[in-house]
Amino acid sequence: MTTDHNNMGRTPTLADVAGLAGVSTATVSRCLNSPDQVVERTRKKVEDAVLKLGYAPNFNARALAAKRTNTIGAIIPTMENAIFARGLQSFQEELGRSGVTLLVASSSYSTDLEEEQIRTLVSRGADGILLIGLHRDPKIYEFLKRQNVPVVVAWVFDPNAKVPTVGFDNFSAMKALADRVISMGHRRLSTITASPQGNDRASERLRGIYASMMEAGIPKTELSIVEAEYGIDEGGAALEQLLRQTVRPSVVMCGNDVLAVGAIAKAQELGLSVPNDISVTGFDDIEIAKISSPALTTVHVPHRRMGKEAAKLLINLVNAAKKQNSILIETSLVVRASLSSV
Amino acid sequence: MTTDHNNMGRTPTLADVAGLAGVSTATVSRCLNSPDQVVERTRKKVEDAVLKLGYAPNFNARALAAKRTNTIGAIIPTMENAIFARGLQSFQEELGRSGVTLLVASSSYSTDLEEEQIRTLVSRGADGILLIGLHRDPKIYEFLKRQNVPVVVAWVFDPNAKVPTVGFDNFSAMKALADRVISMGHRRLSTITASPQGNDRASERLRGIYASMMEAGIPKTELSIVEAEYGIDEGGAALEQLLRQTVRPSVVMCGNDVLAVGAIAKAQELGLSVPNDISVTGFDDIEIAKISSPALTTVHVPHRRMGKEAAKLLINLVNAAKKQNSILIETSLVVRASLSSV
DNA sequence: AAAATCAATGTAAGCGCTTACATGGCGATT
DNA sequence: AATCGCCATGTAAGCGCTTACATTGATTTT
Repeated sequence: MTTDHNNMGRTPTLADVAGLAGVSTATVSRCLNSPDQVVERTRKKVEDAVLKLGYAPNFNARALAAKRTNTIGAIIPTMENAIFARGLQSFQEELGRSGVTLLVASSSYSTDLEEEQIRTLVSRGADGILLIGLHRDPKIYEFLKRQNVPVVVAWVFDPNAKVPTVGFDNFSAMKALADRVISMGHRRLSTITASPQGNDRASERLRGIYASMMEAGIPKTELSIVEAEYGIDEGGAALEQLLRQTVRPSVVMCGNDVLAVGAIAKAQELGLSVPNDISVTGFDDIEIAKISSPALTTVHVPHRRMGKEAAKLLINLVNAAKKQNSILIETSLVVRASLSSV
Repeated sequence: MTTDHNNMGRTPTLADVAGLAGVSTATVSRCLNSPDQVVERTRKKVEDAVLKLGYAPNFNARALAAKRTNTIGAIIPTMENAIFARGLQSFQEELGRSGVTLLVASSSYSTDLEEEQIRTLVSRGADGILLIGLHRDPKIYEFLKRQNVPVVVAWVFDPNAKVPTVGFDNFSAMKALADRVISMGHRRLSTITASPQGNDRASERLRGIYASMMEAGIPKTELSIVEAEYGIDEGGAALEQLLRQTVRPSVVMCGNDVLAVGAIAKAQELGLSVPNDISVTGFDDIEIAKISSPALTTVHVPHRRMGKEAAKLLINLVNAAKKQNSILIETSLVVRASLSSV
């Protein structure tokens, strides 16, 4: 017995397969990666050996040798937010079509954690990375460039950014909604938003509201702002906080549909009628917006399409390595019963 | 110039850092992994070199050499289902406390895809794996055992399974709900469920309903079953299908809260009153259950706790490598307005 | 003062794979 | 029949790290 191919204790390696099949490691490797280079009879022997040993290739060794992982990483703020989950789902589906695996990490909206996760993904040899929102330390972009890892940023659109973006114009989308709200006579405005710090989606949307107010000649002070985390209960709590202020706003514009639904529920619980006593708007247009009672006025965002486009873009970037243009995803206003004239 | 530590083109390696710092690669490695073994002055030199070069360790090389990844994998059916997202979130948080990274994949409820993902995770050197539900080809469990990768199964509880489980008793939980429904006079039952094929949560719950009916002397035929995917709209469509049948059921028991909310909305849209014309129940008790109108009768499942316990169990398994016992997570009935006596 | 001990660092052998290059065998070409 | 070319396979050099073991110099022990 010249070669040792028992599998005592150890998990089988490619060399074990080669031994059992009576071929070289190179041939086994070829069977796995480019089977057409190997003649039928040999391939069969190798496949039998693989099955018999229950062999599974060691990805780390492969990545080390081949310098390619066929893996793309994504970092989202949280998995609990349906829109990210949804966008990511189609992102993954599109990647799958190209035989690319997705690695997901969530940063809990912490820039430090995100930075750490980016380093982790790069360490793991991600061929490309999807990030949400542009706002982060420029050093990170430098690091990524130095490491030669292409990046796509989603959920925002900015053709002038240093990296390609796939998303919508948060400023304009929110401004359009605010324009509508104001055109319906609302003057005492309020918003429940995620903390705009380090979150360019949130800050852009806030800017959108202010811009609309300015055009209508409404002073900035007429907008009350409450920050809230993501969640139905959080939306309700934020609404209570808003109502504790002296002047009750006539409308509350929420950063997303989930907050909005929570605000509506809390308002009703407090004996207020929506939209008669107070109007409420959301953002995203997830299913819950339709079945809320009253149904939610919101901004429709095609998350699935965004995920898909981001995947295509990133794959192009990884394969072609040449610059790609940002892609604008159009949003639209969806006016439903939760918003009424004042 | 004896050592070469320019960074032209290539991404910097540990050897580059060693060159720049004027130490051996072993010392650099120690600085990174067990800094207390290195004297202050040397460490400083190395850290400077790391910063200057923008060095990031190659995870794959590290895993290959160290035979350990500090990574745990999880495969969930879909990220779009809030309960998995939520359970996974606390799973991840708990892992983080032990310095372990989480790798997530989603199988879209396909057993084939899941099998592939399991192989991928093993290939990547996951130190342990979290799976949802017990039902899968025994070969997979064999494979995992052979590869020496510990597994924990969540969302079900079965102390007799070959692998430790962390979850609740789907049969009993659903039976308790059905008992209550039947005790309130319902006889013409119906359910909207995920396909029970290859999904032991769904099939166990179905069994629970049947068991309750049997005890009450209600023939099996009194239960109409409609299968539906996850989603509000899907719940609505399933309800329509249910109503097309000759005898209208007095209650529809849904596999989860999302389906239930969809069913309620559709019923109301069709001019039926819930619960006067038809009662509806859910499962999971996510926030939406509370704010639904009418509020949803459902089964409360502590998903967060489940995720956390699963993480602890898996970490123990990875570190101690000795058998661990399954953990039972208790559920409870939450009766709200969507269920009334007949 | 020589010997023993110890902490800090260096040396070098892999980890399991891929792949450029070398080799050998066989049919086609002349 | 000698030559060429090509295809299937083998040989072996890394990929970037970790770590057992060896080495060094300083400190303590006798």
